[in-house]
Amino acid sequence: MSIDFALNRPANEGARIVVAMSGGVDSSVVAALAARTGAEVIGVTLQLYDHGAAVRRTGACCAGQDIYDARQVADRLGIAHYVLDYESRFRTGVIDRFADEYAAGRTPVPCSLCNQGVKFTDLIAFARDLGADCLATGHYVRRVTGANGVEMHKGADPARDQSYFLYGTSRDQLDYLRFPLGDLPKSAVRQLAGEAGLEVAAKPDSQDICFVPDGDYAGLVKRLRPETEAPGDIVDLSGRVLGRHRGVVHFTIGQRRGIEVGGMAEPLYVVRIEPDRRLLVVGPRRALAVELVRIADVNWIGEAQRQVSVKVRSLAAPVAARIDGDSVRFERPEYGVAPGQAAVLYEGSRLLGGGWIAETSASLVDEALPLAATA
RNA sequence: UGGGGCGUCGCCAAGUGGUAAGGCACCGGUUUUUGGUACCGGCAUUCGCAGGUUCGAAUCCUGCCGCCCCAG
Repeated sequence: MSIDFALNRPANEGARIVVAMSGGVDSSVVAALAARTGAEVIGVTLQLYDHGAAVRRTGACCAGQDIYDARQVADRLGIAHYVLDYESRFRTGVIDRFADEYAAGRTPVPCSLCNQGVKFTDLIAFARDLGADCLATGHYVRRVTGANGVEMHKGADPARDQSYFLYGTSRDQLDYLRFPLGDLPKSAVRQLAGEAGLEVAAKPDSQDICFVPDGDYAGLVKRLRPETEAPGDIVDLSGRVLGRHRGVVHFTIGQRRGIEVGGMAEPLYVVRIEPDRRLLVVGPRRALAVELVRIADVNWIGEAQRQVSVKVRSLAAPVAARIDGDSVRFERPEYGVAPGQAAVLYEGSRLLGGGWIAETSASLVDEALPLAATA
């Protein structure tokens, strides 16, 4: 199988491809595919965090064992391989901001921060310094050349699409990037890995937050921002105290489990978090309905549009919406929209851009809702 | 210590002689390169305690314990 890397010069005439290698199956296959083109291939692995605790962990990336795995793959393919120490910039650009967001009662998307910053800003700069023609990654998205230039589209495998995490990509970055796996299903990628004899062919997929050792993200946030584990009151929409919580770090808007308030006729969900007062405001599901959100740091990959479809979380179904400046109005109410998450804009399969959700307005679908429902 | 009521899983609660609904909470699983959601599964050999009646009781009777209300 061969993949077109859309190089600007023949591969065998000095073309150079830098591949971002995490040590996982996907980016290893990208490296193998790049090597087949005949171009000079340089693998780069970012060391992003603590290589002590994460060494033996499966499903992580960019530390310890994964760096070793990436090197093994590079050696097998006969390509150059660099490991860059990006720990400090990953810490300030991703981990610290992750903790800060929780401390502010918001729910961050660290993968987006990482892609926008460390991967697509810093790593692209490094690749350009190396004189590479492009930077190839293992993301499941498609880069398509349309009438008005390059476009980013959802990955062909709907279960694998990662476009949600790439909404902040700039046009310039997209020009330089290549996503060789975007047209493939995961099963095909694993098969390619096997055919290429890569040791990582059967390695488990990464999941959860890569820099959180055992899924205990709350533990990490608590170390960085101790105030997030201060207990506080759980109140309903009218302010009545229903119980106590173990710290705002454990909650996100739309969350149901873990509130530990029983005896109600219907389930309670986190409707609002007020970190200053250590308050957790809970209510019935209908209190989560949101029809208008304000987004910040909006990025348009192509031209701005008014009528779009929006995803407010990675796995959400897209919802039709109208864009007006920095406001997004859903055609139908969305439930569990958390500030800090990304609102990602699409036109069909094409990623248009997006922004992070700065604030939300409760829908008025239920007139019985107490006034306290609005922030 | 006159009258009335109540005591069923952590919480709410159905069940008034035929062998313990349901909801919430909790736990587990599924899904998932963010947090969640959703879905699936689990969750009282036992009905405040002790006796009694009955083929059979959480349901009837007696006593005790606890709580609540109204009177004093």
